[in-house]
Amino acid sequence: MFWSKFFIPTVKETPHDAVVPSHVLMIRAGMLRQTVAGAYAYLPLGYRVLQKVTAIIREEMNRAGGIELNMPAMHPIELWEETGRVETMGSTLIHLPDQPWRRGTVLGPTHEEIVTDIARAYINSYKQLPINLFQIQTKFRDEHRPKSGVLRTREFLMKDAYSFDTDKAGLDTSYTKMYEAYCRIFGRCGLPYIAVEADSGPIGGDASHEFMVRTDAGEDYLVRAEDGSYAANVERAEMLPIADAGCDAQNEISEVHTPNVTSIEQVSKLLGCKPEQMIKTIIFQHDDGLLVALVRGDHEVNEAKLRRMSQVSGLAAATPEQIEKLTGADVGFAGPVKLEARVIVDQAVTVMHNAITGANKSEHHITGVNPGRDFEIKETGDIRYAVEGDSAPNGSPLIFEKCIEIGHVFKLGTKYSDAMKATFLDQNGSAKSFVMGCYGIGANRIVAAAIESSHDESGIIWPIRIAPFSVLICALDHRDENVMATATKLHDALEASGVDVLLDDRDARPGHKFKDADLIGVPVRVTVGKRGLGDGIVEIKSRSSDEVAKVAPDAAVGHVDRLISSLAPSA
RNA sequence: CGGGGCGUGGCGCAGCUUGGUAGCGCGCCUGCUUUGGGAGCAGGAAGUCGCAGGUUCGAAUCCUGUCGCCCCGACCA
Repeated sequence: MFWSKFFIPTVKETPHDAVVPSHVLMIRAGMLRQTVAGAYAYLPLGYRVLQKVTAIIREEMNRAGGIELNMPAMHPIELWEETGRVETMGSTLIHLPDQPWRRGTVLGPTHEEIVTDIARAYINSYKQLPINLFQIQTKFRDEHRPKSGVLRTREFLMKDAYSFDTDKAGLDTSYTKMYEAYCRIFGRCGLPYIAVEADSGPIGGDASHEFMVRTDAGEDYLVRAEDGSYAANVERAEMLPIADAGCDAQNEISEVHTPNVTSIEQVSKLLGCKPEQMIKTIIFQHDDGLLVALVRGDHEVNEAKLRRMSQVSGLAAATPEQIEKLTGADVGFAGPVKLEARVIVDQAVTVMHNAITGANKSEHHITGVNPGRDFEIKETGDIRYAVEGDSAPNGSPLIFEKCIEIGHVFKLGTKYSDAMKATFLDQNGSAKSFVMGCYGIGANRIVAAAIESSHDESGIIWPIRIAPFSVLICALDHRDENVMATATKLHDALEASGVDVLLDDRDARPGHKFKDADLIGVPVRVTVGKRGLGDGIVEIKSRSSDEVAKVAPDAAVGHVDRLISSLAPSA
């Protein structure tokens, strides 16, 4: 490809509304243009990268036994009503206004319903199982706040795969296959990914892993042990129970007047204590009543953990009215002492002594509260988020890192097949629900994550397997016949050998070409100039290193091939 | 949805306080010179100042409303 015949609108200035590096660089490199909030046009250079990514995904999915199909973005709402997800997806689901030709159409944010509908129509026998159907298709989700360029959008390209098995053992096999395929995909894309245990959330199922890439632009936190023994999403992370430090003497309970202070910070300031000396009393409602959770003042309740432990459904924050009715006090003065309710006590609270908590009386707190003495500990466990200072289950300190989720694998079980009555006949002729798994990869996020984890102040440094071009030839002297002939010959030879090569043949000064070369981040750069040719050489360097190899033009193709091989991960 | 910020040629911005000819840099077009890290000079094209009302002799500027975009938070299979 010749630069002058291609379309790469690079810009020198940083766009005013781009903040994170991947967003800034994609715009500056002429890869991307925002059309509306949460939706982007991929310009030719950006689209080449996206295509490289989807090609790798497709190859590995095929290798893992996946079968590709394509499902529509427009879904009849009836299918979503069957699984009850019109409610659970809430405002994320984009509803089209009623049309003359149809009422109730939604844009697909994911395709469990559609693929399950296909399966129940055509897969009737255990003999047709297992099967794994996948697609690479545009998804629509009404994110309330799209942000960080391509990292969080309302329209995005996703690879989604769905496995159908006869039983759990089969699902385990399908899941493992996908997990391994994901490792190969992200490895080939050159991403420093980490696979962590994830919370499967309301979608259900008993196992789930997320694939994360560390970046400050990310929205998730991953937690890992310093010694590398453990990694998990902060939603899920388990930690070493906190040891009982003991105390010299248990104080008596005493009531203190605390007018107009309801938050942990205010109370600790007023009473001159630290948040970790307080017990936070959080009240929830669920389908069958109320639930009280106790955590240390400096900790936060993890609702997912609480949900698992309490086994309730429909967990949500209680209303002020419910709280006032239960405690007999204004919101902000709840405490566990003499509270008539189901109380779940976080492990860290069980080892507290002489704590401070709400008095269940407006404008009052009590001090000298000792768990076990002043209130009964009936149910206890881990119901909080890990924080700095916690240790992994084996005692190694936990490290917190911001990251972005690029892939997620779920064991769904029969959640969708049950809801949609998607069954097959087993060997005994009885109808059984499909045992399903689902597996997603955000293609756009791979592109952004690659940039986030590989760039410098001059621009992008592409991993070679997803680079828009593998080689960029900078022909410095546009009007010099020898330079252009040498550069073109090299270009043609590389192209003939299957290398993606771009020749910068523009009528521009060398500095301009070098700046653009660094910006668009092509991994291998070949410089052909009058000066070098005068010495009988062209220069070859990789984007990631300052080392320049000077080789004879005839030897350039071989040298470039070797450099490309050395840059490619072996996966 | 709460809080904050911003809408002025393709891009980045100034002008607004104190109403009076719409400006700068980049990019673009033409010509000449230049050519190893975003060239110089000269000439030129391109803007309903987000939109709608209002105040005024007169509005980019003041007032009201509205739309859009970004950031923080809440939310996020």
